[in-house]
Amino acid sequence: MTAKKVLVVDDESSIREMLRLALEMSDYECVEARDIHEAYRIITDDTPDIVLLDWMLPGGSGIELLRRLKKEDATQGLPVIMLTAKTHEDNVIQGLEVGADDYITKPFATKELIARMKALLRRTSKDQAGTEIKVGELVLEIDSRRVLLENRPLDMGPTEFKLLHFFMANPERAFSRAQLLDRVWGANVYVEERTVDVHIRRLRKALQAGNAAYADLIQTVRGTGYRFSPRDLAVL
Amino acid sequence: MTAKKVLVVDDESSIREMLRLALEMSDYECVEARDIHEAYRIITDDTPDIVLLDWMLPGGSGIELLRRLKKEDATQGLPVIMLTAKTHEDNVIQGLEVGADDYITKPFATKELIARMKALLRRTSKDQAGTEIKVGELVLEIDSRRVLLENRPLDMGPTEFKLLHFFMANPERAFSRAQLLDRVWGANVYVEERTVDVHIRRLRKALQAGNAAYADLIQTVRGTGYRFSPRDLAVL
DNA sequence: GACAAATGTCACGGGAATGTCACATAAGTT
DNA sequence: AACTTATGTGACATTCCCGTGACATTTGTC
Repeated sequence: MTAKKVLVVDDESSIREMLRLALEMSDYECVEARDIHEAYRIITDDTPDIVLLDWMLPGGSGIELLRRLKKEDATQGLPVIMLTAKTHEDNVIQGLEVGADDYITKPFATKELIARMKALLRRTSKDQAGTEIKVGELVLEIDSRRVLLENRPLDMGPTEFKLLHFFMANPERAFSRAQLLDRVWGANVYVEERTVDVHIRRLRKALQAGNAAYADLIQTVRGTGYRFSPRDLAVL
Repeated sequence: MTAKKVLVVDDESSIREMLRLALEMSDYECVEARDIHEAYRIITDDTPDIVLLDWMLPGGSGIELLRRLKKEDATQGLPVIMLTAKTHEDNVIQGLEVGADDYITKPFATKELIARMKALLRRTSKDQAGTEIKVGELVLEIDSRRVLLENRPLDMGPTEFKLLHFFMANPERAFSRAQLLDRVWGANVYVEERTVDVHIRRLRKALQAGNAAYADLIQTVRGTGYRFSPRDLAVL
């Protein structure tokens, strides 16, 4: 299991640093953002599992980001914990209304924060389970870790499953081998880029075994990498 | 991916030299300007990706250049980082009002500067990504790295894609072969100028395959180079 | 520990993409 | 019209990139 990725959004570097330490101590992976623009970029690019969001930020407060996240389908389920100054209870209410999953007031014990995070991740990862992603007759069941094509299960390894999962969650977009390694294998893993090719091949093979047309979903983008494109799926 | 081009505007050669070293160490390409006139010429001719602009310059301060850049459409989106002396905080405010994207006070650690640059480039290039560039029925999708003409994908090589991308981002402007090599192929690449012609031809051919009228978008400017001109597209 | 499954790496071959040339054609010049 | 210069175009060698099968190693399972 790859470590959960936590995004910390705060403008004070000292707080970010403290949280990074605490998080890495507890085996979480930590990415940091200074403002909501950077935060949004990281959320769309790095797909963190949870967001710790400071309320008071320069250049657009946390609530703006929260609204935006809850509006968009792709990020709507992303769990968010608000970090708020001691006595702004009205902000807390406002935040929870917009859709924050939990809040904690500064100053806080990191231990408590970690505990709440863990609880929230448990809750939401359960919510996420049971869902499935569909493309035509291709169904990826996340909780059972199975892939069905025309109601028949496909045989593939864990890596191919993760790869397909990632592709189905990010369709119509070309990814470099480096990006795929980063987001499917996880950061800080050093493997040859060409290894991606091999797993692409295995994934294609698995899809082909079910229905040849579906192998074309995984497209090669020469000079760049690969793309998952339901758009030009010829079947129905 | 071609290296990002950074324009350094400073009248002190020692600072320019230091920045050049730091930038090239981090795989950026560096061009230098001594005053705002030279800077402006380089901006229009070489189209850098980002500008590091010193505040105190002989013959017209940085703010003049900044105003001018923000006024003109072609350069309005160009990211600018101000370099300012420590004790002129009022200048900073003024600069941010006029439209600088970030500032850093001298003396600064080059490491920090590079980090801010990187962040800024990410932000601004992100605005470009995610969206698509449209001209009539010609759509260039940056994320998926595809070109659609009347909803049918066009077949072209990576170089033609980059070339078209550059043209669509800089329409109605003639570029010399040297400029195109610089911007599309990247600097420090030694290629015959006439090679551009060949790729222009391949690009035209690809467009023609979709809809003959669109090949005329790429116009020859005799004695100069080429231009992408949506203005006189006869179709609709 | 034995076995099977999964993973990462390599080497090879084929095909696409690229850059360059030679020559054809078009656009200015006198 | 003849000439000069600039651009279009087809062909080709080379390079680069990707698909693929094989294999060693790691991981997981009984």
